[in-house]
Amino acid sequence: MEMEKEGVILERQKIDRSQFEEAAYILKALANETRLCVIMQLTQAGEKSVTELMEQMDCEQSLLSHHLTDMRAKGILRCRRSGKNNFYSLSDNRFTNVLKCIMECGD
Amino acid sequence: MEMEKEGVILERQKIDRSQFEEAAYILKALANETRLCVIMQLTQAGEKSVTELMEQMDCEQSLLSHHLTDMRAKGILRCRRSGKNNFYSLSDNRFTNVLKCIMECGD
DNA sequence: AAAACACATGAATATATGTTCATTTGTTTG
DNA sequence: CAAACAAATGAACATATATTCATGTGTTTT
Repeated sequence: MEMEKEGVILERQKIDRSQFEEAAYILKALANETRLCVIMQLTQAGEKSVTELMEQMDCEQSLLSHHLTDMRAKGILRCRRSGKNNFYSLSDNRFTNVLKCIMECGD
Repeated sequence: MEMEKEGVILERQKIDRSQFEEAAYILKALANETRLCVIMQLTQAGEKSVTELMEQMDCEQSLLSHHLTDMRAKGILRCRRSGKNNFYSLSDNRFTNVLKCIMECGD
């Protein structure tokens, strides 16, 4: 919003919405049942293969895989190959901290 | 996944993904730059009219209004009418707790 | 009462996200 | 090396979310 006052244009100080981009990005990355379920499992187990994750979730292989790939790309998860299996684990960064907070805050 | 063992069908215990519905719902409700900006402003100011919110945001009136209406419907915000103005404030519930946690957890 | 103000609403559109299905890649095992 | 296993990928589709534009509603001001 601009205001003119005595010939001088005063630009009222505005909050830059982009300062919330990071926060929104993190929140979006977590805001999904399947992804939360994965995170929960990995929090408990430390590391799990895709098959192991699937066994506890009732989620199609392909769908789970897409989510895992995305989460890995976003730095939420790490992946380690061992034989036929890919073992996923949480990469200890902002994402897991945030989630822990959310769980604790509860209610 | 089902396994048969000695004629008895063992249903491996699965995590009910729907237990994460609530958490995902809350996260989604917060996961947006505009909404985070509103929440931030209301956290600081306590209460603001739509115009006041807009003055600090560079956001179209209609868009902001849609978000405010949604957030109100989801119980994130309260609204109080006074004359020509609608004053919004945070309704002190799960949403604000979660957000506070996220902000504190930071990094 | 007309005009101005503050905001909400609805329809249309744009964009992002989630989901499925079929197929492919890499690895191990017989 | 063929078959089986574990998982990834890509295209197509479905659904949800965000955004814009035009208009409507209630309130105040003149």
